[in-house]
Amino acid sequence: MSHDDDASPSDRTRDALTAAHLYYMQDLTMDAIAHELHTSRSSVSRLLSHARASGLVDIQIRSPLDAPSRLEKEILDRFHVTAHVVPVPDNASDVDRLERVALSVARILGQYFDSNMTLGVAWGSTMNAISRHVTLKATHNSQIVQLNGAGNMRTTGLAYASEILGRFGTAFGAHVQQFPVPAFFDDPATKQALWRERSVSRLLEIQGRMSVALFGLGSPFSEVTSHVYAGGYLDEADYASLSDAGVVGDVATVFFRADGSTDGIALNERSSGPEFAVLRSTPRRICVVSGTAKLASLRGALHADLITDLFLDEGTARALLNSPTA
Amino acid sequence: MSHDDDASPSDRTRDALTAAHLYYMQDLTMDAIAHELHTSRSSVSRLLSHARASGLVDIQIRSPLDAPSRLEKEILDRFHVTAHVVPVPDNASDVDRLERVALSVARILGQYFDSNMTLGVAWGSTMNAISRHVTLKATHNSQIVQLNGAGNMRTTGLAYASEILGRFGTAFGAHVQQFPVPAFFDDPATKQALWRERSVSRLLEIQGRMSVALFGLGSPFSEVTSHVYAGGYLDEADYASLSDAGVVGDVATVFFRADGSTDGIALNERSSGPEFAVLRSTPRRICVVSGTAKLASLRGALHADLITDLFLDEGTARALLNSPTA
DNA sequence: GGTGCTCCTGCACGTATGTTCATTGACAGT
DNA sequence: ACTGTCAATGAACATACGTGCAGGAGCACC
Repeated sequence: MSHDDDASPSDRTRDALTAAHLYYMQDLTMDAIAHELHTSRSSVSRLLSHARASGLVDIQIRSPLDAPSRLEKEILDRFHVTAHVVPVPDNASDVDRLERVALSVARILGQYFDSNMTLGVAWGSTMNAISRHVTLKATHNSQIVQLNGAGNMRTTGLAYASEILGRFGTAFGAHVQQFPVPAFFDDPATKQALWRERSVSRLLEIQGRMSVALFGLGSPFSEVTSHVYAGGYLDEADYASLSDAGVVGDVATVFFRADGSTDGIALNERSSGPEFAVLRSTPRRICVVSGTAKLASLRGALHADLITDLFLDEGTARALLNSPTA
Repeated sequence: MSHDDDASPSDRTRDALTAAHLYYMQDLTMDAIAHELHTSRSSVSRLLSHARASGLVDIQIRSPLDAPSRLEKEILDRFHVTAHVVPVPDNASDVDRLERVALSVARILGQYFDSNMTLGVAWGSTMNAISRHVTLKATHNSQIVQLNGAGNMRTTGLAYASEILGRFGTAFGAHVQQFPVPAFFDDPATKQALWRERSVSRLLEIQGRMSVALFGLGSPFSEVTSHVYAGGYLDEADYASLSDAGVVGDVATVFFRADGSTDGIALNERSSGPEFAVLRSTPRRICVVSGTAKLASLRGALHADLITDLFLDEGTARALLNSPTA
């Protein structure tokens, strides 16, 4: 009747594709599909899972433009940033909150990243969570570039950062550019010397030309210690200097004040993260925030014009709007 | 805890949107969503149905480019047309076949049609089937234009054509341009006179500028009588003249031969359908075929270069390829 | 204040779906 | 040939889901 039974290269994918067609386009039941494909219902269920997981099936949610949530509209009006408010119940724990925001971002990321693009990614608990959920999307000639080093006094950080980068890389079939330097240098001179090395300057150039940047926020002085501060990257003196300088947060280990300024923050001279000028020249800059602990940091980042697309949970969005207009 | 309970304009849509987010982006179970939205699981199920039906949720299937089906690739190579082969079991009935192809087309059509576009549609059993399944997609400043008249000696055909057009119109929120003339005039002079009327010429101009044309195929001499021939549009003499001229099919009641030529086919002088030159100037021309009965017609339409995108069932695709290269 | 209408809700039921598990067949190493 | 490993399969079970139904809220019209 049919003409399969010959094992071609990606036979499974072919089957998954037709199963998806039958299921999502023709509304057949899995049972019926199993019959048409001469296999069992269970296998069809698995085929469809495979189809979804490998990005063959792409489910998008499109607000009918006339109905963005009040929060998103108000954030756009006041901060000139496209917001995506992730619905999370107010009683959710902070980990839940992070996890759910990350999941949403991971699902939507594919809409922003495509072939021939370069994606810059930071690292940290937020990025880690996102990386664990990115859905597959085949791209060509694209690359992932690490925004800032991850080494510290205890470890080179390579494993941690590379794990995150790697997940993005395999999800998009993209080439991964690692950045094997410490997050903070002890001596600014070392950084400058290294920055002149061709291997490093090549990478900095790639950063300068990236199409999309994806990052979370650090907030050194909030109760919830973010990864940077817990991991032994900074010592007491560093903290004191940040506090003295009036720092409220960081993006990719580059610090800023509440008004978005960075001038005279000594630690930035030793940071491996990209200068904000580099970020600002990136067409799309996606920031992911969950939890009100990072509010001050978020306000600063908004003032610094680091963000074009903002993902946050509902509670944080409300909190952001409960403040004198920026 | 939450802040709903106030009935805003499109409150249901808002809810459907968050439900969709929670379901499709965050993989929550409907039960969990019901809890978060303070409603019952059943209602969530209905909300999600609503979300899908109103196009809030958009499910696409994307072949990973390196794996289009053999059939699609071969059709592209031989006929230079983008094919979409709809999987249908070989033992399906002709109505099933039509219904399933139509359903697939209806689901995918939204990817071709957007705001500020004009969609030209023919009528007939294929178009009717498609129209009954088109999924909602909000567009602005777009219109649907009827390609050919539907009147005949028994009825004005207004109801039938208008029903089809109307379904497309409401699905896309587009303005509908009807074409209230007979499918075939008795006297070519009448047609020409009418064509000079401003109301009609305005419509012809719209046809001339359309972005997408959507049509099925007629095949006057196949066993399965298509709507045009069953409905009393043509008399014995007409049939004889078509047969004498070597006609194998029609698009929007304009006839062509196996080699795609139309010169000297008298009936076309009296037809209300668009000249093929008009069609050929349309950037995207989507043809929908189901069932091998229309094969000869399809081959002619391909020769006439009427098609840029072809939707057909698997069996017909195979049959199309079982023939000397074109 | 009925009366009929429509629309919405949640329950309960039957069906469709996801997942575990034991079995199988293919294959590589010895 | 034997055996261990692995991926893939379908049966059986547990869950999640869709839908008919009865009840109730809102509303227009007598």
